[in-house]
Amino acid sequence: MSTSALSKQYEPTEVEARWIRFWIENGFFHADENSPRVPYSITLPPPNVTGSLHIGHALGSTMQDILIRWHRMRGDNAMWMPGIDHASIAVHVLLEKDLKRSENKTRFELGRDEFMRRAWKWKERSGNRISEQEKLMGFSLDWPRERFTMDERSNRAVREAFVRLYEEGLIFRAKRMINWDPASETVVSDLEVDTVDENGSLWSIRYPIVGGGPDDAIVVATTRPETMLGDTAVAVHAKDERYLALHGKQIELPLTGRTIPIVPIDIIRDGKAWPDPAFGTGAVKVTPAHDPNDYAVSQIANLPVLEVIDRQGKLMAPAPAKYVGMTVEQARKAVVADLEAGGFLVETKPYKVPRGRSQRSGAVIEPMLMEQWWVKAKPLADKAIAAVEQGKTKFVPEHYTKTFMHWMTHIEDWCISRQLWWGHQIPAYYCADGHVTVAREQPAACKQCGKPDLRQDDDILDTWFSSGLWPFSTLGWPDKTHDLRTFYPNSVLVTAPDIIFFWVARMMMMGIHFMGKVPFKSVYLTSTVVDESGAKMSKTKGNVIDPLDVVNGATLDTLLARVDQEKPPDPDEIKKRIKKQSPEGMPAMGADALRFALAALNTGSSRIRLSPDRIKEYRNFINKLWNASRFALMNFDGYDPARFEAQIHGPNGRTGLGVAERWILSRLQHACTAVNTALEAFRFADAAQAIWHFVWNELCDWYIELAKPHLHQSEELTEDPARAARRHVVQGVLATALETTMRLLHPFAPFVTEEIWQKLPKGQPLPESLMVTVFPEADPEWIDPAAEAEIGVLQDITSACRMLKQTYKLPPAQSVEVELAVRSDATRVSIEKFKDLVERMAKVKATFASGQENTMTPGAAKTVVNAEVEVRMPLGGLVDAAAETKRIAKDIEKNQKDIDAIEKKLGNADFVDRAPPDVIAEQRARLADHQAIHARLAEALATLGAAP
RNA sequence: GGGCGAAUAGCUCAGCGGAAGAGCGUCGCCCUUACAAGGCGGUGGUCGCAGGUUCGAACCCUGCUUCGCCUACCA
Repeated sequence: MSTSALSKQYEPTEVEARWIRFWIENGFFHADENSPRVPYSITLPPPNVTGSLHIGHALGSTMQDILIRWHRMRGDNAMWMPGIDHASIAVHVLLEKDLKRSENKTRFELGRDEFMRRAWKWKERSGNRISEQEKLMGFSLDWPRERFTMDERSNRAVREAFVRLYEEGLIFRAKRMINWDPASETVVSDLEVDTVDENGSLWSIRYPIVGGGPDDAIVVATTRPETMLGDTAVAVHAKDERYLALHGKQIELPLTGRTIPIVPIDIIRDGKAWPDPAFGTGAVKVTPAHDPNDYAVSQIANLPVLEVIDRQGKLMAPAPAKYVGMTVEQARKAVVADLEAGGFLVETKPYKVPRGRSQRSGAVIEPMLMEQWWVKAKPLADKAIAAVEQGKTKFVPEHYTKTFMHWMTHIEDWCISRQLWWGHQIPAYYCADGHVTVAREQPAACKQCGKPDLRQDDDILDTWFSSGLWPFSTLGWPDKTHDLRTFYPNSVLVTAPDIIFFWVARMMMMGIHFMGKVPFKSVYLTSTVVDESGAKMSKTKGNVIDPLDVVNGATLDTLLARVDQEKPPDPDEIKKRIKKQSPEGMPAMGADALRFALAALNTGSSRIRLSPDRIKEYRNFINKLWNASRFALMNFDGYDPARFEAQIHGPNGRTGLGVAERWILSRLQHACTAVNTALEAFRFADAAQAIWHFVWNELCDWYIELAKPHLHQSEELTEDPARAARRHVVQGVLATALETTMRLLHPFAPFVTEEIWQKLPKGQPLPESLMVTVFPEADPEWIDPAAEAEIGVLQDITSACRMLKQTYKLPPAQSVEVELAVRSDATRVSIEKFKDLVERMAKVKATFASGQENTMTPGAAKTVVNAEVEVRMPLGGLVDAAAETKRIAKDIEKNQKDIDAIEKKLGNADFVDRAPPDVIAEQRARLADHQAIHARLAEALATLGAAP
């Protein structure tokens, strides 16, 4: 391909599509389970089948791909398992809403078989979407291994796990207090309930005492008056003196005609006495069937349980007929009105009510008493706790260990049955007599009574049950497969902290239980991506950044149209912000730009503030890299990689290099070290920054500029064999530096690096893709402190010259004479070697002046570079003596401040006595250096007086 | 209510015991044949507040303030 075809700006769209196809077709993402190489495995947290790739996925998956690609290039047998989760309740909410809208039917009216048929159809349609999006991001997932949590193999694993846990007594059926979602008509786990404070009321109600006078009553306070229809007692604290006389008395429960007892209770809940005599009147109504706390009390005090709310969240008998069929809200109003009419209502005051809402459906959760399937959590949790304590699994950032441990030590039994259809049906079978047989396959007869015609339990399992098995069910469990032997445990799990309990904890418990080993050695918890003002991204707020928009671009119209689709509360405000933020829409910045941005911004703090402008910064970096490569490719004519490599690896390889070449190769080693050590510690931002700094501030800003004079073709050059040889060496170093950079950057920005790498001239035969080359490691042989020191001085002198030129507003293109006043001959010899480079970089003509005394004619601007070197720019009458004095005086002042601080330190006897010797020596050296600079500055200031 | 985390340049964040840093922004100058998605130079900070430990504190300890994120059945 002709290099002239390279465009001035990098165009990601075409390039990315080409390479993703190439990688997949060549099977580079696929790992061999029989490979003898060291395994490195990650299981992708399977995204919900309902979802599409959002920025949180992009973040987590990019970090995983960086790790996977890095390890693959390091020679490990890297396997990244893709998959999709069936997301039981999320699918229900979505499909049922759709059903309601299009056919005005509930799922019950549609029937289970038809509902499932539609769910599968829908899964087939949308299940591929997210995989396609993952491919666009360049994620090197092992596609032939892709799995679905409801596929046949996963089904088998789920049944196997259920049966084993049941046989071990770790799964059981029991009637307990559960969270009922009346909208989806299913139980949900504690974790699926969001408790929010909502505006409500606190009602005080008089319960008249049986056999008492008209004024004999006990007053209770409640936020849920409708539940009084199911009250079976009033509780008072046993030691509450106000009520001692009432212990054992009965009250007439208004509206119901029932009488219930006043019971003394004395228990401690959450470290506090219950009932709390200080709260309200100190008397509490007890509704065991519809309040978890009251249920617990009823068990202790042996109170009857009266269920008055049904599965639809409506009142039912034995509530009085008047209220039967009302929703909870309707009943609340009716009960309050009736209490008031009957003279039972004492007070109504506004109150913040903590109200549980279903995370998925948004419905108010009704605590109910029901028979459900449970996992006995404690024995499983104890083993997980022990494993973490023994360091078998480590959390990064480390403080999440506490979060995990806290939850695990307070864990409650896990309700796993759901009254939904989309999911794994529970492998429990009932005979006509109601005996349970739990089995892997449909049994022919009841285990207990031998009766045939068993009916399978209607319920399905919590989605997270199959997710808990995922790290090994994807590898073929319960079979003893090569996959399992090679890739279990996973090397690391990368996921969001909000599913530590939902998922991480359950995988830990299940993995240890069934596999005898933790499922992963590390857990890396990702940050939350928020918008530029720190707000969570949400569709209703209209502040989401869609990764696909970043990759492919989106017109302003598309972005605005999407706002209307979401029907947020304030669409105009959102549109205004979008117009302001992206007046031209979102440019196509490519997957590399997004990936590199996410890595660079991922400093490990709990939030990442992301905006299109931030991503642009990294798009610019990719473009910078592209152009540096473009420049190099325009100058590789006549370059012979084999010849260069033979030379560089020969006995005198290094002597043929100039100081700039030695310097850039040395800096490259540092960059390699920085990237590798950063990635070892999951410090993605440090790794990205190290590459950015090397590419932009060292390779582009200095090396390429220093190399230019040697690369530019000229007649003179072709005729001079020495200069031609030199050009060849410079070409070789530039090619080497770029080639290494591509390998170093590849895990972060796979597309642009592959595109450039394929075009670079390379020596020995290499693999057909960059992604299967070897990741760079620093070679200490090429670390060159002398070259680094020399180029450091070159940079300082260049900057000093540029600064003086700009201060005196000299046109950058105009060459200006400068004098370099140098202290020692040794320094002079060293600078002479690169004087011509300084002249070119700063556009100056440099001569040496004797440093010992000021031999230069007055009327020069001056600046002190270091203790050894001073730059003087003779400007005659142009020099502004006053400004010059001011500038130098400022330098002196700053320098003096440091001197004072160091002298104070060294003058402190305690410091000299107690500080370590190397620290003292360091301070003494600093002081000497500063004093030398001070002398030069003072000298410069003194000579200014001589200016005209 | 309990737990965890964070407060450093205008913004976003590194630094976590011995010289206050980066990127972006801002202000100048430059279309210098890789890149204006660029180059060069400058400006900018009592490191949230108050104590303590130490020869020495942005960094360790204590308290306070303000913001995040989890978590919780206070009638």
